[in-house]
Amino acid sequence: MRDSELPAIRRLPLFRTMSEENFMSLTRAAYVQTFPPQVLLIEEGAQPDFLHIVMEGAVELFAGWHRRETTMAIVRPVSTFILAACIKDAPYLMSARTLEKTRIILLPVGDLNSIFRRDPDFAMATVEELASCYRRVVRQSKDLKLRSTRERLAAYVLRKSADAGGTASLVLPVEKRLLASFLGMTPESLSRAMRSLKDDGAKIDGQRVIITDRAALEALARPSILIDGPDFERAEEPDTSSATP
Amino acid sequence: MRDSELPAIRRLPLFRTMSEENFMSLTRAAYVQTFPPQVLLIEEGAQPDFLHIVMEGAVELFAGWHRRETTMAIVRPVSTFILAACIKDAPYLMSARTLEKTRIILLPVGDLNSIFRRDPDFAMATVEELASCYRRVVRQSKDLKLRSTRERLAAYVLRKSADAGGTASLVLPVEKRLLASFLGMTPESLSRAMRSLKDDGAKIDGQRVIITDRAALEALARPSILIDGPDFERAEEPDTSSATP
DNA sequence: ACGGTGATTTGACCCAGATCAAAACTGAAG
DNA sequence: CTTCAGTTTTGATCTGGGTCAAATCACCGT
Repeated sequence: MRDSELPAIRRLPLFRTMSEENFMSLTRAAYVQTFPPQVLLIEEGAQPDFLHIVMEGAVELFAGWHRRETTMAIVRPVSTFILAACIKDAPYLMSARTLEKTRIILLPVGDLNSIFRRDPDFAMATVEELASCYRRVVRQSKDLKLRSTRERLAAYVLRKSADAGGTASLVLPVEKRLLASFLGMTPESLSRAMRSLKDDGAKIDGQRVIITDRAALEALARPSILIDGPDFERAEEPDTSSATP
Repeated sequence: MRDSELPAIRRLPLFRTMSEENFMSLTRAAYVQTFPPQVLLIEEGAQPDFLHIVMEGAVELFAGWHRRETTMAIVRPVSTFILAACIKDAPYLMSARTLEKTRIILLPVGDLNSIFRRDPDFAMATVEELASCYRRVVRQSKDLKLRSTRERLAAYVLRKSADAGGTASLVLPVEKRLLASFLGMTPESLSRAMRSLKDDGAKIDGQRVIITDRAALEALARPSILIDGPDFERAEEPDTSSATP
């Protein structure tokens, strides 16, 4: 592994708080590999062997059932994936494949679990991480069950815009085919929904989306902090101003 | 709290492994309340105050968005809910209401977190619990995205049958209106889907479902361990028989 | 038993989104 | 530059489920 990569990993919430000693021993045991696009990294149903960390590129998490397939998440650097399966030592519920040339760090579950068992700070970080993962999926479920396809797409565009710092113009980070699957619709529906957003404040040009009327788009998407994030919410700071009951 | 309830709580995976001392101090700080049906226990967006444990009755977890509402889960005794929000001290993503007369134990988040921070066994159990919750929601998402309403209903019936020990006859544990919402369909659709299952090996009579042809029902639902559970999967036992490659 | 309220079912209709088919575009390999 | 394969768009059509409305049904409390 490149030493230059260690700080980026260390900065992840999952590893930030653990002891230096344990961090070193964990990363010393790690494997690193670079994969071309479209490589199957993980097959659902298999037993976990490594906690994966994406350093460069992108990974699709997807699930299949009887000829059908759906995209569950897209993982970009720097983040870990399939932590829950590793912790439970239970079969993967999702498959994973590279979308681009992708550099992955593999931490053997054995090392992970043994350190996890003796480093309380790491255990604590794991709890935080799993709680975040859980809440992310709950949000996705709500998005899926409560919004129509157009509303879902509009909300997605607003989220990405927010991620990019609130810019009006943004580039879709993935193929539309994938985005459609992630959003729970067909590519055809996505294409049409996207075009139909012109009347609601967003137009598309290739991979670029331009928000022409944020108010209108928000009127459609009705973004909610309880669905659309942000992912890392915290309790409100205590109000330091004078009492306002 | 009734002392007779303590063993049932203690038996929960979340509390089974913690020290007796911490368990006692946690439960000594607890409140107990019995609520009539249809009482709102938790409102989404609020800050967590207590970890809830259902001792008797049933609780619906649901989420709303702009006039729409959907059932996310139904919690039955003895189990905890909204652990993730408590751990992260982040706003509830779901609301909760009683469905029946329900007895709830409330553990103040303060006590929970302080014990959680000094009892490694409890921290470990929390990790397991959160990983389970996460995997449950991932399964639900897959169910929702990959199956049609009829398939989803068929799979639900098979799951409930399995829960009941594989019996052919079972009683729906909740109102159909709720079940419909949980399964992501309207009551009308549920009603029709249910009747249409007659051709696929299941018939309904009031709240009772009778599986008349399990093979046919399975052909429709195509149950998968990666969607339909069981919830508490474990790694395979090593095969002790002679090698069969 | 009687009314009343909400759950469930049934029927008629509709529509969002899927499917099927084909054209237009895009990009990588030679 | 051309070819080829995959993606995206467009058009036409279909249909799974939703919506609306009304009839039953089931379970209350009186």
